[in-house]
Amino acid sequence: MTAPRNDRRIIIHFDYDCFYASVFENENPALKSLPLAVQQKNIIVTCNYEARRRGLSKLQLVSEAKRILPDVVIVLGEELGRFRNASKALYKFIENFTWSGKVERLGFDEVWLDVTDLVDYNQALLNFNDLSHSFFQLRKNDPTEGFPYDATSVAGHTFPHNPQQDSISRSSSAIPTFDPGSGNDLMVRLILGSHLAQYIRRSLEEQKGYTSTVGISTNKTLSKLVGNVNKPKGQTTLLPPYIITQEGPLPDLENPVESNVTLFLDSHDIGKVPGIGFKMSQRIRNHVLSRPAEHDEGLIYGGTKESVTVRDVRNFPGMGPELLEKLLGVPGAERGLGSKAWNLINGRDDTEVQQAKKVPSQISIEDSYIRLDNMPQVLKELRILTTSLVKRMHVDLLEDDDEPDSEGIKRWLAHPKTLRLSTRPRPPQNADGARSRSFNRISRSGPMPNFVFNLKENIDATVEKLVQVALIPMFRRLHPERGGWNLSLMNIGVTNMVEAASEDGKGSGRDISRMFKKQEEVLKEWKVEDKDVPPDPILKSMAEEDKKRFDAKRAEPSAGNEAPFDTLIGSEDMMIPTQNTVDESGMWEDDEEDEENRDMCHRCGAVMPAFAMAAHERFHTLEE
DNA sequence: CTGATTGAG
DNA sequence: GATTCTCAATCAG
Repeated sequence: MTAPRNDRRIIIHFDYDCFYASVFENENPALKSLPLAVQQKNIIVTCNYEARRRGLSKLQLVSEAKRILPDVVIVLGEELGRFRNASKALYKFIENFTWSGKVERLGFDEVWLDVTDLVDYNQALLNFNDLSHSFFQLRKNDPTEGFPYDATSVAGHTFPHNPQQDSISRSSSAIPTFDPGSGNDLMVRLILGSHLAQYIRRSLEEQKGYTSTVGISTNKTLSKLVGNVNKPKGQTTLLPPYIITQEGPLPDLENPVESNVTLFLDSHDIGKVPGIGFKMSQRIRNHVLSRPAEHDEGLIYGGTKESVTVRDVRNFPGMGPELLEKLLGVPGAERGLGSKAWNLINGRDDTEVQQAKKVPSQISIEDSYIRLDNMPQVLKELRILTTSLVKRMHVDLLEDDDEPDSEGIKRWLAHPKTLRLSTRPRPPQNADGARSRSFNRISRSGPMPNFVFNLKENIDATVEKLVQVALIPMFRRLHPERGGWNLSLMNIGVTNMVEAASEDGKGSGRDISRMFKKQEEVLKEWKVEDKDVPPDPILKSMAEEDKKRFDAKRAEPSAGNEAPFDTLIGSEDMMIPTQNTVDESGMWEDDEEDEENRDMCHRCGAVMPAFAMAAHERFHTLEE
């Protein structure tokens, strides 16, 4: 029915302490001794521990934070580039320690590392006659690189808590807590994992300037959760036994040995288990409490929060994968959620630590707004967002070409095939008291025009074209009404990455059968310096004359100060003849006599003259 | 494939 | 359940 435990891996989970604040502290060490908070829009997204000690917390209103702690140093953290760069550097640093390449990032500030192979190797190296003077080898076949350690005791904290050990954990003497020769394999492996974790953690602090909180266990869920026991700057190992064992031939009902996994998980609120989020925990809570769980009122005013713990759920009559499946299996939900949740509740998690990926599967940029309700503003914001997005694509999807004699040449690691525009309309407030529902995002997507991959073109020109030929039409599909909308958010993203063949021939996503599909074939070895641009759905859809204008512009020799695209074709109210255009008054321009000659593609929504549709259709046919 | 939902930090 | 600005997985159609 339910799979048995598998505790053969050793997984380390890293969580950098108050990451955003640490990035600023590393940029400017003088900040380290001050209470520091990082602001995005109107909220404090995180703050350092000095600020927390003095009463601040995450996700507080800026006004509230200033009231509580007028001295607080507040820095703006809306620009995420610095965090992304720091996160990548730390991730690369940690990646150096793996042999398997299993290093997975979660957000900017968490990393899982599967060190099973290093632990296996070093376990075999143990000399049982002198365990307290062991040496941890970081590289196979190199006995010199590594560190000495005491294999008779766990490094750092443990769960369950061991007061004796913890009280002197800051001193250098280690307390022998376990004899690895006695046959408890899991214990030995966790000890090795804890020492490796400590070594990496210290390296991270000494060489990179970042402190971290670490958990060591046998899967992702447990390692992540157990790390939280000692933070910041701590590490915690979840000790065996992980399964309930009974001594002797008969179960000793008087003295059952409890699994530390259950002991550890049971006190957690059900919603604290990674993978069981707000919706799932609400549904489980409702069932266990036999009534809708109180939320806002109970939480804020009464302080009578009804907490439903993992233990409450696990011990609830009839609880198991089947009941959970019924509770969680609403239409549209992931199937098999019941077993998944049941496994998580029991600390079973067989999901692998993902291999390091060369390219993200999507990149998106967004901003939120107090009021965004007219086209000129939308246009302005679209340009800003698109500029960031194109720059992000250059940073994240471009790599230096390693071919000889190709100095400074960049090549695309992957081409996103899809461009997406999402908005979040402000909830329509009904005067008649009915609750305004659906705070959700809506989106439209379409083919990514290939001109964005042309690096010879000015970024501003690329951005302007993208806005005009792709984003404005998408915006129109999202909001066909001329007005009346008010957006609280806009997001632009690229998805559907097609990875280019890697140069060393052993690239990650290399799959011959998939690579020879038409689209991939065309994109495969395409490099920036190539003259030919892959077939472009947008440009192809344009009338011939317009295409010539674009081509003429592209072929123009750059004479020092090249005028940007929009100044050549017309600035603010420029016309892209194949698209309906927008003027600064924010009205859709409807050219009456032109209207009947236009057509919209039923597949991608592109608007074009009727005579261009045939060629456009052919493009789509080729795509399939 | 698209568009929505859920979960994560 | 929402605030910020993301990213991944997964579903129905």
